[in-house]
This record gives sequence, structure tokens and C-alpha cells, in this order.
Amino acid sequence: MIDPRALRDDPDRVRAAQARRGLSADVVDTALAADEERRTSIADFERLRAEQKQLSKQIPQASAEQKADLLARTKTLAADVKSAEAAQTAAEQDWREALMAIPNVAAEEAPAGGEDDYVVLETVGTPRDFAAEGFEPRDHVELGRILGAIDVERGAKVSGSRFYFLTGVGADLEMALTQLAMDQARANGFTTVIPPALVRPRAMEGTGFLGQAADDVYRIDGEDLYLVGTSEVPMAAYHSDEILDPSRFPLRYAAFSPCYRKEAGSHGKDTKGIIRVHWFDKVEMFVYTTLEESFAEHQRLLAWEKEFLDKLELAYRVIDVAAGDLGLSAQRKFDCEAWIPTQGRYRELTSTSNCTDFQARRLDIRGRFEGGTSPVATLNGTLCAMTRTIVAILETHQQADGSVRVPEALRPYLQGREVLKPVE
RNA sequence: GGAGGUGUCGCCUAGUCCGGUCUAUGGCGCCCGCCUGCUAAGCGGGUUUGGGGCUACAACCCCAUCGAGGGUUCAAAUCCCUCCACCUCCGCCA
Repeated sequence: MIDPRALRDDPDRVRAAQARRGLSADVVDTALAADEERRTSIADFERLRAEQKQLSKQIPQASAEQKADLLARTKTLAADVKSAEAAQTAAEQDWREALMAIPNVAAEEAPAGGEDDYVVLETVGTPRDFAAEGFEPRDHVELGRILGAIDVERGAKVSGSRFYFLTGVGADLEMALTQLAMDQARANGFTTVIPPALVRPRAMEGTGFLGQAADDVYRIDGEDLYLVGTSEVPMAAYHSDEILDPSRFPLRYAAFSPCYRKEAGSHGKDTKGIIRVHWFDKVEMFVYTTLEESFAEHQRLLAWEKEFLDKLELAYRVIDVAAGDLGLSAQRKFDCEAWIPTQGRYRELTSTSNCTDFQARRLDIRGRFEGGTSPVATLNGTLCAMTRTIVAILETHQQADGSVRVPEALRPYLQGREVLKPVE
């Protein structure tokens, strides 16, 4: 939710941000009108309520005939108060809905436009030239089969399309990546967390996943519970309804959880392998800090993501995601995309968003500052999404005989193995 | 899953049976001031959160807020219903 006061004071800034996202500014006018309506209804209710309280207070000491008179007046007043209250509740709800429909105000720096209007900020490393090396790279599905690491056939048999089993070195790789990621996070002051992957509607709603994104979310039948698509959801809701002490900021958490996604709009896309799946595990960084500090923290999250990819010796580029592709909550977003040899292109491996105070408002997370409380900023960033990272590692570090060289940083977590060898 | 109990403004707590004097008691902590070689103690005051009005987003006035949401009533912390969380016991279980 955007700042209602800022909307009232400077609606043109919000209109401009909507334009950068390629969205209509109608929601702005709807929200402003709803705000007017809301404040009028509040004034009406409060005036009647104050009068009712005044009269009510007189009743106990009143004489018999005074009492009868008072009772008659308060009785009709009570009905008025009730309807005024109902009107206020309705107006308040309309206002809230109108406000909730407005996405976070995109950063001035975020490129205008949609999905394809990103700006490449930098390119790190060079994609391997397999032609020069004299062999055709195998894709991760084949490598996964040769190494006994990924079993997509049985995944489909047991759970359906877009499911898989990680076996042997595949499972070992996930464990190793998790440990490497957690060690890096811990060294940088993150608290390691294993959060619940099932959450209530409030958590989903608060993080902005029940709007247009709702199609992609699994709901538990008859339970009022959702499977999270990222641990951003439980970690944002972790401090919901709390007033935090800013002297302890930034609060940094590194959460490991499964992620579940319906991938509703992606039929036919990435049908092979484990690039796009209904479930994967992920280590996610999540930070609570002040609005002022959030911009610098966003850069730090990006730096940590790059550090992790560097350790895995991957070639990647960093893009500044365009306003129209930010999603509901983000004010700015950077994606790290790794080179996938058999696809001949860069694919998103990690993503970091500054949600400023947008989620904090929805989830009522404030800090106690001089001069009162105010919403804090939340940020998130992928440290390691297992499946895609495994794809990138296998394809990038494969050798002509189908074996895979293990990046040095990962070796201590893989029992010292330097090479993953094909199984018989 | 079954039975019972509990939920009060940071923490603890009075109040709930018998609705109005609750603009919610007291203690601890914290903040400001006084006192004081210093510290401690003592004394006085303050200390939920959100919103509206008015405005310098000050002061002030008002409304809401006793786990959440409904209901009864002129009036609800107090009575009724639903939900949530926690505790105890039983059952089941990794």
C-alpha cells in the first residue's frame, strides 16, 4: 500500500509512476475520491457518536421523567449512529481497496516500459565457447540423467509435469548450495531461518501475491491456507503488527524454504527440465530497515547475489528491471541472469527488490522513531534458487565426457569432490 | 480430533459473576524535572496505538482501541455468538 498522505499531497507523482509502468492513472482518482468520501463519513459518525455518548452519560443521574425523555432521544440516535458507522466502515473499505489497487511507486531510476525494456547494468564473466573447445554441450536434462542427479520422468510419474526428483549428486548439490549460501549469509550478519511454507491469506495479501498474481498461487482446499511461492511471504509477515526498534536495523534474515508456483500463464514455456517447475527450494535474503537506508541496502543485496554467483564461477549479467515488470510491491528490482549454454541466452537466477514501505504498510510493520512510529522498509533478494542454479552449474561446468567440474567454493560442501562423474 | 482454562495500554496486574462512578487500577521498566560531592535512594510529572478536526504534520478538541469480528442494549473490558492464539489433560502421531 502506498502512503495515503503522499497520494493526497502529490497525486501527480503517483500518476507519473503509473505511466512509467504503462498503467492507467484512473486508480489514483478513484483513491482520491474514496479518501474524500471516507473522511466525510468519519466526521458524520464521530459527531453522532459524541452526541450519543454525552446523552448516555446523563441517563444514570436523571430523574424519572427526564430519563424517559433521554431514552427516547438516545434510542433514535442509536439507530443513526449505527447507520453512520456502517457507512463509515463501507467508505473505509472502499478507500482501502482503492489504495491497495495502486502498485508501489516505481523508482525514478527504473526504466520505463514493460518486460523487454530492461537495461543491462553489467555483464560479468564470459560465456564458455564450446565450439572452440570442440564439443557440443549437453543440456541439463541429459547431464542430470548421466550423472544420476535429476529424474524428471519419475517426477512426472509421481507428481505430474514440472516436478522432478533430485537424486545422488543432484540432492548433494542442493545441500551444498544451501550450506554455501547460508554460510555467506551468516557471515554478513543474517539470521538463518526456516519458515513455514503454508501461510494465511493475510501474509499472501500483505506481500502483494493475491492480486493479479493470485493465479499463480496454490491454495489448500478448505483450509484458508496458501503454499508460498517464496519465503519472502512468511518473512515479510514475520514482523507483521509489530513496532520494531530501528536501533537494531537492519534486521537481516536468510530463509530456506520450498517455493510453490502454479506457473499458470506459462503453458508450453520451458517444458523441458527443471528451469520452470511447480516446486523448488530457495535461500532468500530478507531485510527490514529504514526507508532512507533501503536504497543502499538494495545495492548490498545485489552485491551479495553477485558474490554468490561469482563463487559458482558462472557467467551472468545484471539487469535493471523495467517499471512495468516490477510486480505490485517493488519500487525497483535487479535481476541476475546466468548464461545457460544450451539455450544460448541469459536466464534469471536471482532477483532483488526494494519494496520500500509498501509491504510494511499492508502488514502494519512500523519502527519507533523520534516523533512517532512510521512504516519501515522491506527488501528481498534471492541468494540461491536451487533448480536454476543447478542447471547453470551443470551446463556451464560440463566437460566433454559428460562429467561436471565442481566450482572450488562448492567443494568443501561436496565432500571434497572436484568432479561429478557419470554413473554407470 | 475431544474436554477444560486463559487472553487488559512495553512487562506483570486490578476490574469481568452483579453493564453506567472505567476519561481502565497498581507495580516494574522507561522519559522529563526536583533534590543531591558522584551514584543509589527519595519526591513530582509523563508514558497504548490508529484515525478525524484544526493547524506550523505544534498545542488543543474529538472518535475508536481491553486477542479479532459480529450481536444485545440508551450504554459493553463486563452479557451472547463466531473465529484466532496460548496453556492443561486425553487421543493420535514424525
